[in-house]
Amino acid sequence: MLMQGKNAFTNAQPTKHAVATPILSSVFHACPLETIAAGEAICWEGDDATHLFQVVEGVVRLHRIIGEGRRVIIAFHFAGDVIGASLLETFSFTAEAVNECKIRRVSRRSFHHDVARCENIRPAYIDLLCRENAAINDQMVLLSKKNAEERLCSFIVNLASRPGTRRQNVLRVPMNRQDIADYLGLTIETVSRTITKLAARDVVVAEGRHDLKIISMDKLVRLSGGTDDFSDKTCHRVSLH
Amino acid sequence: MLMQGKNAFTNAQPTKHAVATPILSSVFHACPLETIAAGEAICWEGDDATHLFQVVEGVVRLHRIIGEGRRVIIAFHFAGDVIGASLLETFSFTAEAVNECKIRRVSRRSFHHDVARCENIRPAYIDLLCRENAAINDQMVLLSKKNAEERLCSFIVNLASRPGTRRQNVLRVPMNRQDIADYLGLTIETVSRTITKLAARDVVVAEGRHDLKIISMDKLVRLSGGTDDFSDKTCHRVSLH
DNA sequence: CGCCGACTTGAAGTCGCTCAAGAGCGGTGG
DNA sequence: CCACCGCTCTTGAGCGACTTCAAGTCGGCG
Repeated sequence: MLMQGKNAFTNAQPTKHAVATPILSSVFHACPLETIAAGEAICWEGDDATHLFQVVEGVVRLHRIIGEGRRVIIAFHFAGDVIGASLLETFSFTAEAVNECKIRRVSRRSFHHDVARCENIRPAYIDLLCRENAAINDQMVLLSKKNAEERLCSFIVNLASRPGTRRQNVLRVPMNRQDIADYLGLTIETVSRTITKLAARDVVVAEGRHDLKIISMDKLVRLSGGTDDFSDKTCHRVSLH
Repeated sequence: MLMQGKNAFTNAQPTKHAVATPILSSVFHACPLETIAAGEAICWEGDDATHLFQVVEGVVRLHRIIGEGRRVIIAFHFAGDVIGASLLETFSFTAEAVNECKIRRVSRRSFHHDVARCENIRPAYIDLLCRENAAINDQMVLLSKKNAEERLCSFIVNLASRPGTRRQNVLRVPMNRQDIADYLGLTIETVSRTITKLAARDVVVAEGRHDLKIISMDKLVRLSGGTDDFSDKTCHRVSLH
């Protein structure tokens, strides 16, 4: 089995986030720090992608609106993450601060100039693009074939694997229920109900709106249903019919 | 309104696929052509990603297996497309030929060597990564908030926008119903039923297993429900509560 | 012709959604 | 300090879209 130690918590997931960003940070370093109030937008879907941003503090959500009132959250970005790395001409999302954020911005031109010029930034940039890609793919699998419980557990495991989101057994969840719902392709009611069910089964317990006490990381991982923990090989190299 | 001309067909979508691949093709050009039989695998999920592939002819499906029997098709790749561009260490998918394919392969090492060396290949590679990213994001939105009909219409519009998939009004659909279902996050029955409904409403008519006569591209686009046609602005720059 | 796999169609079941009401929490002001 | 309000979150009941299970049909190939 996998991670059944006392504090399975510490290695919830092999850190797959933001590995290359320290190097990329150098691109942003000279830029002034901007403060974004909770709920405020950083950029708008459809606008020219003239800048890239780096989250220094806080959490940012990237979303799109389709049809009337249907919002999809593409991703959450945390301290260290770069926003807009994979864009071509226009922003394909609106970015908003989930809570108060500090960010830096660089122009796309100077960013690509740095990428072209610096031998060590380029691979970090490519690495970032690949990781972003992998993350969206995982999310796609989640949306494609997982039920509400698996989605929520995956989300929590993922969140817990980020540095600085937990104090001992208590996971800080900066986003509200609606954000989680729109990220997981569920409704707010289903998110709420599922959390309640997980509490009844001694997996996690909500403590206020923005904290989750994690009772059993083992159960969480088990309930998150495959993929993105690629440690325990099942049905590997098995073609379907 | 958008594209209501006689042959809306010709501009179904601003070609967003495989724009940079001609340049990337040079990397593969020296490699021998391999023939893959329909259904045969090209690489396996979990294996070391030692090679990249370019599809020269035919269609390839990329999939993952999660849990027991749940298959998710990540993407389809067509002539000109590169497989494995965004991988880091291991294949995150199994690639199989949908129909008989011709492919070329290069080692990851020599690929990255070329990327590092050639000034004109690097931007093409980055461009490819970004486009791949955008495509998965669209797919994520589809899986997150679209119903069966919208999914199918999006899929058909997308397919029709690829070069060489249609002869006049008849769209060639190389993949079978199960492939489509696993790509759209539906069951084979729902796909079948939805096609039948679209036929009843004079949108598309199935002609055999692998051909779709498109009656009205207008309706298709309209039914595909937002995003990926970003021409008609609605609820743009409108924050949700 | 008969068989097999892929596809279609039908009927029942289920998970998550919708609509609606109630509970908890934080802030403001009397 | 408590009353009140607004907002977020929770809980409940009914419904609907898609799934599941089970036949039935189509079409290609020996």
